[in-house]
Amino acid sequence: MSHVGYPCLMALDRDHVLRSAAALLTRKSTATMDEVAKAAGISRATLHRHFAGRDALVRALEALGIAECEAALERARPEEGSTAEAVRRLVREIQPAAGLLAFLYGESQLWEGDRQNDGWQRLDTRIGALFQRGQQSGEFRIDLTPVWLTEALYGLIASCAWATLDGRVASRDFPTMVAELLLGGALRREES
Amino acid sequence: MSHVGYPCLMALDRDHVLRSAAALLTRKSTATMDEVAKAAGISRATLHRHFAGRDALVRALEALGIAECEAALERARPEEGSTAEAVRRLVREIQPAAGLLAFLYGESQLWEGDRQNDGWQRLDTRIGALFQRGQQSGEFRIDLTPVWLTEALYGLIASCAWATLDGRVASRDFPTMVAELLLGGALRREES
DNA sequence: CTACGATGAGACAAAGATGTCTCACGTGGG
DNA sequence: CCCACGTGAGACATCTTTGTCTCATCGTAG
Repeated sequence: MSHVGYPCLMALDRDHVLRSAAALLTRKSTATMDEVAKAAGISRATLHRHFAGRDALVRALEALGIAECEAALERARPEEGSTAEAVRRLVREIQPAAGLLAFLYGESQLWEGDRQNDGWQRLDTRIGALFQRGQQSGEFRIDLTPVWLTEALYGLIASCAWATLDGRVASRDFPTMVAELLLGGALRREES
Repeated sequence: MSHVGYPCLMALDRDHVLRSAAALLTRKSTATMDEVAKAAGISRATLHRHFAGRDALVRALEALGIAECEAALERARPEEGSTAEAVRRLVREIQPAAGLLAFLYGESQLWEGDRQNDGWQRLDTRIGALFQRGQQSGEFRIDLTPVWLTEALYGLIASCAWATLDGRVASRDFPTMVAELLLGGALRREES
């Protein structure tokens, strides 16, 4: 009856399970706990030993997604250099987490409740500040609000993630497609 | 035992039920058949008399969404005038269906199966042709593929629909936010 | 070797959604 | 008037997923 401390190996496995679940749920967001377990190469019982239930699993994935976004934001150094370059760096750094983001983006469970993770608001604030910096420096237009630009960034990341999974967009083109559309739009620039 | 032809009133109600379901599922994509019925002001039994099951309901909503998109495309006259103006018209015409589109966009059930509605491909083709026309006329840049631009249009429409429901974007700004970001991007134009 | 802990397999009940059925009511037309 | 039809309410079985449990097995540290 000495179930006190955490087992030694579970901490390592947990991350692996989380990654597997992210990869599977990105492709099939309605996957069963049994399917998640099989995808991770473990049994459903062990999966439940890691995560109390499906809700806990989704919450853990949410925390992982937030953490990866924040890490990407750190690496992108949004305060440095031109804002456009900062956006390009951010998109490049966030690509590995795009699939997970796309899954979370479509998981209405996370948004309907009144108690939603503060991490999203922290991210919104920081990304919104990036766009605001671009506006204040005169680099970005001011008729599109930072809030909408942030939302559009998420949307484009999710869209491109889906398109990549379907093979409609090459994985190597992801950073260009997202960043250049967000920054420059479809219209051709007169000045080269 | 003369259950042959369609009843006289059901055809009228069916459209109303469909609209109610679209409005509800836009807000709560996991709504129960019972909730859908209540939202339409009918009983679950009657709902089942209209749509054999949840799957049939979603398929009907899909058909409705496709039809509304095609109607919007007709009204937008994508062949006329500048391509940019055509895109603006398309976004404006498609706004009333944006919520439904956002719901369908997140309904993975529609995309995972091997047998998906041809209507989407027809729409993709026509919208893709619009962007291609812009590229050929020199109006649009050529480093973003029409396929990606089409995907981005869907993504931005869905994103803005969610943002509108959450109150982060005003409904009246929808056409501007979506079209101007898609066309011009976040960067400020040098030439006024 | 031995014991402990983690695991896999499976049984089990509970919960929720769904699909089907019956029955009573009410309304409108013949 | 009366009957047919659409409807609402609800009962019912079914199915799926989930959460919990037990038990046998296996690897490994002591």
